[in-house]
Amino acid sequence: MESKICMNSSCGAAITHEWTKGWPLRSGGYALLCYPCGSAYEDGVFCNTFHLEESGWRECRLCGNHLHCGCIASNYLLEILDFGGVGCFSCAKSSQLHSVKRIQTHGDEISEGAGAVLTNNARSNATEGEAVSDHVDERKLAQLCKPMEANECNLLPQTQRGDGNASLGQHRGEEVICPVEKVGAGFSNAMQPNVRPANFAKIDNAIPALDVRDIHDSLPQPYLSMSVGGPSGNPNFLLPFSSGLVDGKEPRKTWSTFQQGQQSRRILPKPSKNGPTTSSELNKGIIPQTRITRPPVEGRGKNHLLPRYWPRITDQELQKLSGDLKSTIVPLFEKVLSASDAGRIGRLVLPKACAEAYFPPISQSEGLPLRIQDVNGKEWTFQFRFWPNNNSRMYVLEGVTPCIQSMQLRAGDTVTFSRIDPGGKLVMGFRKATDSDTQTPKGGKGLHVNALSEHLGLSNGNVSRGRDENHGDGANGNLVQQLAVNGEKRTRNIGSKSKRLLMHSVDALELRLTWEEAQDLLRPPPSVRPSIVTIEDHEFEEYDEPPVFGKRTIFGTRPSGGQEQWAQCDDCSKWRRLPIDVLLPPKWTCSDNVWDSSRCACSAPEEISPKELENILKMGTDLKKAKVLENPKLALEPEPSGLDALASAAVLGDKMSDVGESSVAVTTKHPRHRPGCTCIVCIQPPSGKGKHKSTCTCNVCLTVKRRFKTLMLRKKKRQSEREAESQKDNKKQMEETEVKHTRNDHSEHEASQSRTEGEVAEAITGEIDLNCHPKREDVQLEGEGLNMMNFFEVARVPVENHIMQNGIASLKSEQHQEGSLGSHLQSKANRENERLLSDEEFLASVGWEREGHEEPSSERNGLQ
DNA sequence: TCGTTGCATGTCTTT
DNA sequence: AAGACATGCAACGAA
Repeated sequence: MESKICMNSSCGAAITHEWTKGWPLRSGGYALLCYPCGSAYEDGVFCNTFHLEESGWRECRLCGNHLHCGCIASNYLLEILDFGGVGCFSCAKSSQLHSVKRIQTHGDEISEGAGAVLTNNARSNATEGEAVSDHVDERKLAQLCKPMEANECNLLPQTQRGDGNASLGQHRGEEVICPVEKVGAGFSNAMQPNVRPANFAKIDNAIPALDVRDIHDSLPQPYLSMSVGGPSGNPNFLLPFSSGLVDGKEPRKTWSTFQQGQQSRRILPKPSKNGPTTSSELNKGIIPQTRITRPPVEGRGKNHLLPRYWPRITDQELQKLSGDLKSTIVPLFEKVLSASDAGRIGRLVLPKACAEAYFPPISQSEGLPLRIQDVNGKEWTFQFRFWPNNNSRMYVLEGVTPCIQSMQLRAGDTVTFSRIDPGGKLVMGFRKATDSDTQTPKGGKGLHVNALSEHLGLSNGNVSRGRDENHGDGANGNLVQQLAVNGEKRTRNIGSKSKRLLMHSVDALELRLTWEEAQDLLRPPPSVRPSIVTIEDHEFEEYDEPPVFGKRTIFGTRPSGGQEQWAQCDDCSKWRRLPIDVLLPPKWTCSDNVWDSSRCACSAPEEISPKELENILKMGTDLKKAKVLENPKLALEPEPSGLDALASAAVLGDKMSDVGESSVAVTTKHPRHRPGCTCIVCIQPPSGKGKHKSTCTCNVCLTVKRRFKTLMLRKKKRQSEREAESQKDNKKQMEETEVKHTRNDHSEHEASQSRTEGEVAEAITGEIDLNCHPKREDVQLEGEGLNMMNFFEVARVPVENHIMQNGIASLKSEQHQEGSLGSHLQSKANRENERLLSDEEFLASVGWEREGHEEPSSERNGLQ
């Protein structure tokens, strides 16, 4: 950027690294936004007013109308759309609300809804000497700003309005202070019908049961519009936008606005590289019809709603709800019913932000009655109220039991709140928790059996949801739903504690794949020569440095059959064919292609056509997908660690080769590898090769020997137990159970200090397995947050536990039909095929406390 | 005794 | 650390 100073005259901020990435440009790259004032720069050009031309966005993606810089001067307002491009403000707004109503005309909408915002633009234009609407001047703008702020007080959470001690009348009186007259003066009169500043008081006091229509009408829409891009944190900021102009004295305020905007945008899908999508595309279902609707930013909630409350609803459902196409359904929010919500107590806890944003303001604890219509058209009256909670409020809908019951909802189901415009009638939909929720394909994309759809007799739609949300909400929903479906007793702890520990099944699969991919990329550290050691006739390379990640390659199949490997040059990005078994360093270029002298330079053309290459790439992706889809259970089941594989190989002989990739080399893929870590696991050589003398007493050798022995004993024991098991009848099993209880009791006593699954074997063998549970890992686990490495690490724990599971499951089956760890795990594995357990959940499920690494009581019992 | 109400508290999430 | 939320529980009133 050539300019060193923001060209916004009211800003003048120096251009620093603080400048943030703005909207995507069609030409590639992003506009830059001045942090303090939000002015936009594209390619170094101040573009608050003509960025459209510069960026190439020339039409409203929603209505298709041509946009140009003059749009601003001619009362057009522009808004950056989540999916890329820009739209008329009105269209964007409607789209944002996921209106089923198609905007027919431009000017009308603008004149009604956006006049207030226009002034910003007008001011901005004035700054730049562009055409400005005649009827707006800066003084009026200044006038506007004050009401905006004043009104924003109205929009603030009620608790921030200091209504605690104020009488209702007083409070209402305060609310009326926002002078619509001021706003309206000099601006489009069309704004006024949307503004009913004093209505709340009247409604509150005079109408026993507040009609939601009134509620909605009471919402000061123009102000809300103004708050778009403002402190409310709406990710959809307006363009051109120069809040330094709006609030020139507090440029930092704007700064935070853009911060919020940017932050919010991060979780949104990137705009298509294919350019803008036309409105028709949007509405014809080319994109999934069901979507996560970012709710409208309105009301008094300053905090943008959490994604978990974003309504998921299909256009079809919206249409169904609206009844006629003239209506506009505005999905507001949704909530997964908790046990309390669905219980007999009849109180539905409302998310505070949602309550304050979409429901009428209440100043007194008793609140007010709220009429909400269900999808059958039946109207319910709930008491919308709040409880003081700490220094905050807790909003509830009381009297929801009949409604909940009529909908046959239970914990885990979801209720959705929408609004029908015009009229502002609140509509309550619902979505039953179904198994399909747990089968949502990874990445949050895929079919979602929407119970509201079911209810409405509609076809399923696709639900697209950010992965972040999936982890949280989906998992939570899944758990609750599972419990609900299974009719299991739902405990508070499980429900709440597991909320953030559960991982959506498919996400877990994806994570596993990612992990596997990462493992595949592990390479010995460069420029570090290993020392070769041999342990039990196995060669090991020992490195002083942790492994590094190598270059990613793809594998394909030749038309003639046979595997091939492809890698992309880091310099020219051309793909080169490689031998199937080579491992590449992190950086690899054509010049490193020692296998094909004709293509060892970037100047050499690619061996195959782009189409063929595409097929290969696709093949690689499909292969990966198929790996999961065809055998998700495989993904659930842990691979044996390298040492396990060693032990297995020792026990099973060559049969272990059937296991697949399990080999000595797998040793290098231990999930606990951490850069810089020198634990026993991490210092194992990446290649698995190396020789130690049989008399070597180094830590590695001792550990490997010990673990090797442990595993062999475990394997043997397992085998013998299986044989024995097959010969026993139930009665004999019971008798034997008691015997083993005694025996294991003794073993357990010897291994009383043991903590991990490795010690399960120890409990059996009396051996100590350092490799299973290096002490330092305890520290690591406790000291670290959930960073990725940690996550990888902990995610692997249940995998290793599976070894234990296999080892003790047979024991369990002999001893306890239910309630034992083995059966518990097995049933988990069977029942929750689609779900991977996080280590926390796993540990919790077996009564294992992480901090102390207490031996799970169930396990202990099972071994007795 | 049971149900309701209002608040308190613990846990979880977000900042 | 603060805030939000789920739920426990005591107080109260009605049956």
